[in-house]
Amino acid sequence: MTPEQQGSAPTLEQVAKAAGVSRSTVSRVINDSPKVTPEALAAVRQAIEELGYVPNRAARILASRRTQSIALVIPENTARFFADPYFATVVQGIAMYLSDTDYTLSLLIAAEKDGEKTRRYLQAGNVDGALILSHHSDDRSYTQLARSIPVVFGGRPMSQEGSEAYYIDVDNVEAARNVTRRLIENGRRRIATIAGPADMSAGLDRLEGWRQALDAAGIPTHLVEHGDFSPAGGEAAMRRLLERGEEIDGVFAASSLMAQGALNVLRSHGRSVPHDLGLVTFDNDYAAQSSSPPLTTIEQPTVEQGRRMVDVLLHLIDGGTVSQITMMPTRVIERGSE
Amino acid sequence: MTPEQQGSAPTLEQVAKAAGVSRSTVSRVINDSPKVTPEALAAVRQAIEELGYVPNRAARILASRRTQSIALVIPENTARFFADPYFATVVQGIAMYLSDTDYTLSLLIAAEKDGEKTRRYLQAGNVDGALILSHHSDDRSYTQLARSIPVVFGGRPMSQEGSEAYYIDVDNVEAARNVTRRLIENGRRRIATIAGPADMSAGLDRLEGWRQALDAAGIPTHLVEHGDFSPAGGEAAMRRLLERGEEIDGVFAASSLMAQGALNVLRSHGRSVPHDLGLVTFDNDYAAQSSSPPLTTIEQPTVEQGRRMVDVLLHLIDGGTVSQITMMPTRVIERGSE
DNA sequence: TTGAAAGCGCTAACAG
DNA sequence: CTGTTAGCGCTTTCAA
Repeated sequence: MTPEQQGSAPTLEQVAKAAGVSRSTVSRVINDSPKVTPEALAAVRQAIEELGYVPNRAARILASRRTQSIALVIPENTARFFADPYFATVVQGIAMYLSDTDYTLSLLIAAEKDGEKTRRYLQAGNVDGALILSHHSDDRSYTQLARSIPVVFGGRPMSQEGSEAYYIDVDNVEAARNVTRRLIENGRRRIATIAGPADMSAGLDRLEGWRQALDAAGIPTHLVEHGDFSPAGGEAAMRRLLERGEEIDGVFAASSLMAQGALNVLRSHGRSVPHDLGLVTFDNDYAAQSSSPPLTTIEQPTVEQGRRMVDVLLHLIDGGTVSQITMMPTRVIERGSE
Repeated sequence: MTPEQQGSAPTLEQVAKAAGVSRSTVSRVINDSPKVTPEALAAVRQAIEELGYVPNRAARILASRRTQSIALVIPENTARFFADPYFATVVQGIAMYLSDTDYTLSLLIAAEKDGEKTRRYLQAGNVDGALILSHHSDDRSYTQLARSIPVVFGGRPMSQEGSEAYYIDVDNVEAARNVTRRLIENGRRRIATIAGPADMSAGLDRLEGWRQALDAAGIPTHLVEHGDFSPAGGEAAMRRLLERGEEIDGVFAASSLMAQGALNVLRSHGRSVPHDLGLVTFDNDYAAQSSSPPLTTIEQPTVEQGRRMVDVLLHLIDGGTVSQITMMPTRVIERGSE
């Protein structure tokens, strides 16, 4: 045990001394520079090993001007965010992919009141890039942020500047149209939708898909109630739909969580699916798979979406060229609930 | 618009110049030092405001040897982790509390293969402290880590060294005993349990609580099957329980997610709750509230648990004295499913 | 109370 | 391929 091993962490300088080389050489080894002789390399590696040396992150960042860390910005309502299997799995994709790299993930909660604080932090060069998830129409500040640092969105951003944004998404319009069509093919003619928030692109697009499917079949499209993608929101929307007193024989709920809420309300009203009315939804999570009845739904590659977000961001950080829009495939999962 | 505003972020030096003071004084203002005259303070504040100055994190860390960031270590299986409302809400508590402080949250995925990598990162002084969640019996390395930096566990750690660990928990034994007792009070006499993993304290403790309740009533305790706290795990366990061919009139599922899986299996076997058998569980999440039937369960303050974890950790970092064990209250929520 | 000066541990030209 | 030399932007004694 060398004396240096005591106390605090060993420095690069100590490694250099132990290996009998200069600090630069140690630095080169750490950074995988090819310009190091095998002997020097071996000596340094051994010294590093023996001393249990780990580079000081802050010093590296300061000297190199690269933070090797990226931010994951999520909305203030962390509760609902993580409670949604969709976001949970996207985050999983992000985290897993990142753990294979040297990048570190910083979780940033965007307080609605002062998004200012968040934006400043990001602009101050504390991260190499940012991932924005579940943004509403007030995502303007983030699309602008993209001028300072690389930014990748999960889902198409709403604001105008979004036309220059990089994002990963699925074709929500097409997917919603496809799954709604199942209801129609099954003879449903009075079809409602529990739409997502009107200030989120996924909400709007799925609503549009539903509308397109109905229009194509000459079915009226006035049976719309919005929810917030949560079970409670789905319950409330379904209740409002029933209170309208109109006949309804089919419902497209824009998220599996909302479908669960709707299912509960229907059940308590003694209306059975798919006997009395058809119910289809979006997201192939556990709830959709095992509710009774299991729900016909849209499957989207959520984990993969997270992976791709990171992928695009890292390319951007490296100054590479990537396509602005990455569309992931979806497919209808038939379960007979329509 | 001053020329400095162009290009990259302003530095402390620029603020000093603009305010007509030295860098030291600016630094003092940033760090809330009391030794600054009101005039100097005002001048600096204004300069900071005008320039939109944000301190460079890396430089601060390097100079002060405090990282102002803490790590949240979660298990490799990020998918299941976030899919569980329990963890999701604990993380919420952590994130929300932290966003009120100057600390930054780093998400660390503990690869099971080389937890070595994770541990080194933590020991290299990259964070001021760590929060460990959902650890199995192999949490030895983390309890040892506590010798190098402050560490707080969510849930009692399993390993021996755990006796010196700081942790936030609920009395799982008592809670499980209480909810199981409802089954007994309702006349159930052949009571099974879908227990959690045998390498997690929450799994073992809840099993023990179930056992105590049964022992007290003179009911045999051989009807045990383990799950992994997930819906799929609950399904499999319930299936194994039924395959035993023994009569069962009550089940305590150690997590709400497992209860949902069990409910699905029971339903497909034509056995109704609570008519044919009683079912009680743990966690008062949406699933437990709105499954059919809604489930009698244990409510625990999850968000608050996250908050307290951070609270204890920050106290530890500040060198303060905190009690090692923080127990949070639980209560039984009656819903008639027993 | 304030400023000057000396680093924190590392990277990045540059010359050799 | 290697070592020397300057900093990166901030904190922190120490004098003044």
